[in-house]
Amino acid sequence: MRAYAQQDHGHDHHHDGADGRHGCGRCAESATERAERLCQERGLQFTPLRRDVLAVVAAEGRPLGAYDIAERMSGQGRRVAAVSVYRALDFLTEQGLVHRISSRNAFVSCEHDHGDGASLVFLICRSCGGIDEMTAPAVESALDATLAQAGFTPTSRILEVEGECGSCRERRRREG
Amino acid sequence: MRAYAQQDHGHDHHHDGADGRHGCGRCAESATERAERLCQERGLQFTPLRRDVLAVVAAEGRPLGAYDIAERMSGQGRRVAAVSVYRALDFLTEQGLVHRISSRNAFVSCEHDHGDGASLVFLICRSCGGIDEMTAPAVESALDATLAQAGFTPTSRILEVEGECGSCRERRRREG
DNA sequence: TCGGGCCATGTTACAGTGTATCAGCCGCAC
DNA sequence: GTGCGGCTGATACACTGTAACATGGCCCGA
Ligand SMILES: [Zn+2]
Ligand SMILES: [Zn+2]
Ligand SMILES: [Zn+2]
Ligand SMILES: [Zn+2]
Repeated sequence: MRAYAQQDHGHDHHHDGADGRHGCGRCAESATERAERLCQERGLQFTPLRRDVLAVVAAEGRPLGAYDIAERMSGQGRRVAAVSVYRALDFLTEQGLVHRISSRNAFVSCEHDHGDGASLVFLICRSCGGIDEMTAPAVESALDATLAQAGFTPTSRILEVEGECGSCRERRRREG
Repeated sequence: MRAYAQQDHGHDHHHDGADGRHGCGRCAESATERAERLCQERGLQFTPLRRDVLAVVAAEGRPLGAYDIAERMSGQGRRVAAVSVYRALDFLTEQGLVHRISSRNAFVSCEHDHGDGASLVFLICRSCGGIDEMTAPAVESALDATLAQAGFTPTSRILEVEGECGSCRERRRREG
């Protein structure tokens, strides 16, 4: 996993899982810190609820259902209803901080800078449940050409691939 | 719409909607007739329930939810539960007679002959709700190359595009 | 012929996913 | 202050999908 193909500043983003931080100096910024900065730049409110939802999703590193998120956020006298999570997810999705995975009815955090139009490919591992996203310009151009030929004007694209990620394949090979 | 790119016998399949028949002589066969033939060839049961579910979906020509199908099949003393529809849809999907549209939680009939491995692109029109499927070899090869480079072994692919189909675009252009 | 396995279906209950609606709160502009 | 818009809480509900169990038909071996 972790094979993002289009970098903002020229190196792979090896997100290191639960800590929610990148491994390099330039972007030594947690997912929530980055989100707060972006919302400030856009004049939007990065409320505690939205921050916590994003933190939970970012810490998980794999697709998480809205009810799972609510459950993780509840406890110790706090009870977060799923409907609140959905509203926060709507916001985060619109801001590009979270992606929805249609085939899983789940959400995954995103720390990349890709515009609205970018067509992303999601790689979902059946073995470890991990997910990775990548931009694939060759796929995108081939798809756009095909759509144009069919007279179809696209507004959004969903590309989700299930299979086995490199790590799991390697591990399975070693362990037989 | 109706821009299927890989024909079984060399011409576009302009499915003519509710009658469920193709427009040419060679394949003057309804969706249910074809399904019955295929099931017979494969030694499987094409039961009345499965036939009716397929007929409903084929007649609609656009993605239909399981509960919608159940509703259309009920009435006049007959009551079809959604769970029965789901079981029939499982069968039809496995046999390639129906496709599931992840982004809509809906199902659409298919009268094409594409193997299991084919990665299909679904074109869903936001305006008329119609759907079309096509094989796009260029997209498929570009995607496979990208996946191979990422060390990912795919088992299934989902490609669903939302937008405006050619007919709707043309109509909108004419009517302003 | 009888029994048993297999398959398809019916039926009920339930889990999971997502939305509608109303109410309260808060910050801000007028 | 008063209103207005955005955020959240809370309840109810609609929609989607599955588990579990029972029934009936069919084939097949005992
Ligand atoms: Zn992203
Ligand atoms: Zn894996
Ligand atoms: Zn098809
Ligand atoms: Zn259309």
